[in-house]
Amino acid sequence: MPDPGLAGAAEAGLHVSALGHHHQAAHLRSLKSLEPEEEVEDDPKVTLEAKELWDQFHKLGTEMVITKSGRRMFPPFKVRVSGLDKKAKYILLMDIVAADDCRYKFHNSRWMVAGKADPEMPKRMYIHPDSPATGEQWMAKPVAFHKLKLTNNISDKHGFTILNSMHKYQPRFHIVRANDILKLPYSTFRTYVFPETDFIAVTAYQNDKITQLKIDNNPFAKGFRDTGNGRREKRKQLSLPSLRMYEEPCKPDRDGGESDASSCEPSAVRDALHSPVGALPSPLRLKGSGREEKPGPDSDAEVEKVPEERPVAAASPSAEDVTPRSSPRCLEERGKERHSPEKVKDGASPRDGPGEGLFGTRGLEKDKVEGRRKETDPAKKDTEGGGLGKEAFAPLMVHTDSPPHLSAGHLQSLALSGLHGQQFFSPLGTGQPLFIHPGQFAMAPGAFSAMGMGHLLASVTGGGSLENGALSSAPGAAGTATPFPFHLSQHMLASQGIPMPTFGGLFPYPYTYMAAAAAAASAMPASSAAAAAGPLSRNPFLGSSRPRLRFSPYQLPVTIPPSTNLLTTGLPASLNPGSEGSKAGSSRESSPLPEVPLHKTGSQRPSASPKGSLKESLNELQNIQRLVSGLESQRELSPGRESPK
DNA sequence: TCTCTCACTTC
DNA sequence: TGAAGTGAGAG
Repeated sequence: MPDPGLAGAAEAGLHVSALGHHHQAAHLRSLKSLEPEEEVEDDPKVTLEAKELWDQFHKLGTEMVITKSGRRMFPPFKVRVSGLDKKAKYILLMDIVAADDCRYKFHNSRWMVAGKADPEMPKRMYIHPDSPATGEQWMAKPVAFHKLKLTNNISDKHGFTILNSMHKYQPRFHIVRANDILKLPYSTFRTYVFPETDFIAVTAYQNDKITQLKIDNNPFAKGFRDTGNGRREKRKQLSLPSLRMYEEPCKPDRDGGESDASSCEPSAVRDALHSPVGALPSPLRLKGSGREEKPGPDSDAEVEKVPEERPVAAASPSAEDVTPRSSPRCLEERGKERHSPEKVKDGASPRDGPGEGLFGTRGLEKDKVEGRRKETDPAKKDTEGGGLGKEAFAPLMVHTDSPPHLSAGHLQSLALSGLHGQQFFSPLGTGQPLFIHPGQFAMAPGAFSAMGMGHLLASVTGGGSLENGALSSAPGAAGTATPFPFHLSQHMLASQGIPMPTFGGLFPYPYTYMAAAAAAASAMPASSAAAAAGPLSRNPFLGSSRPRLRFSPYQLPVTIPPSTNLLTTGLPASLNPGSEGSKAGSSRESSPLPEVPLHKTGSQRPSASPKGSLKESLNELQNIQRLVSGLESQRELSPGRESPK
């Protein structure tokens, strides 16, 4: 692939033009100049480190504690990357998206679906602190995201990833060939999902086995180990029995010595390649079975290895696993445990997988828009489509340039998705995550602005940076549904404007997408989008919020449950659903960056049913448009707003 | 369920 | 030495 970035830009440009913006050419030019290279082709391969450890947790149903002050993930999310162009610069990111739209409860020693998911918090994209760095640097050693912290504090200002307790999430890893974070929006994202890393966020451990596994493997929890002393003693006794169960699995690894931890950990860090688990198939998640049942045995003993990376295409079973989670599955899960395989497969998987997840869902129309994107199509986006996508994906990566969202389908999704906005955090260098300012991205978007949305955005954002980027998409998106504003998707970075699907994207494998394109696309859908956008801006929300976002790289998968707030958010009035929105918003706002986009809105979750949602979405959009129209005129009048430029 | 404090560990 | 990360356990 020649330059994805450029391509993306180009696309964007196209869209823009379509929109009628003039800037695009200039943008393109500038982009080109920016773009470094010319790049040598690359074919990134990503393997999860400490896969065995992850598999052990996965079998039991991984739980990650979330606290107000932020808690790290354990096992730590660490990957080894190869196949990059040594000289080219890359930005590595990670985000955590909802695996489905269900809420869980740990009952009778197992995780069961307990209803619809709560509204999603705005998602934040965590940019690895070392980004951007050359391919050679990234490939030199495993890339760890251990500094990423999870929190349930919707007002978090530290840039931590905000999650809902008792909800299932899927971490995703993204590789973007770009020498500057500002270029993210126009760049192609290659996304990798490791099904074994999904987990349920909890404020307190539910499964003793998980607790024990953590204690046995996390160095900081040594004090609770049996050998150790301390409080643990009590527990020990209690737990011992159970412990053993898990222990067994673990032990192999860790044991050794002392600490287990060491053993395990290290492993984690390092190799991980194989997985014991037989996982492949499915451990599946929590849901069912896992945990208890088998603790030990399976695990290690058998271990199989799973393919490490699973490119989407792979479709392998593993992939499936991943997907499954998606919303659709909730129901299924409920009852049972999951076994996964099935689900995966087909329908689900494919779509879920890459396709939909990211792109999938909504994209159809957009596709058109995008037109070019090649890969995308395949994916197809519909959500429902379910199956389709898969094939397309098959290949591993999908490039999507654009996000499908925009299209009508998008709309829906957008709307829905819009809720979440995503922010980028990057630790840039420091290790701490930063937010990227939306503004930064903005530019690129000139296109965006072109779209006209700009001012809207601006208004919305309030100056936020994001706007820009956002805008772009925003335009349409933004407008629209309120949701959009935020982003279009849920997750976009606000700044970047890259949204992520809530659930979504679980593709197991890598897929790529061009943000820019997406943006453009989003815009494009134009009509619909536009309409939407308009509205958005108007939304009260918008105004306040800041919405921004724009396109996203991913598609949203989702379906949103109608009930969810999203919808509400989506609605004009609703906009705010208070809850979420507010929360989110707050959080973001609070966020370091002023900008904060916040978005949040809603959740995102996409509604559950795409289809239904569509209609609804459309209706909403229309309504919104109307509203917006009115608002807009007002806004225009009003001096205050800044215009984006 | 969630929050907070505590004892303990790593770095 | 102290900051930071852990799960326990009480509330």
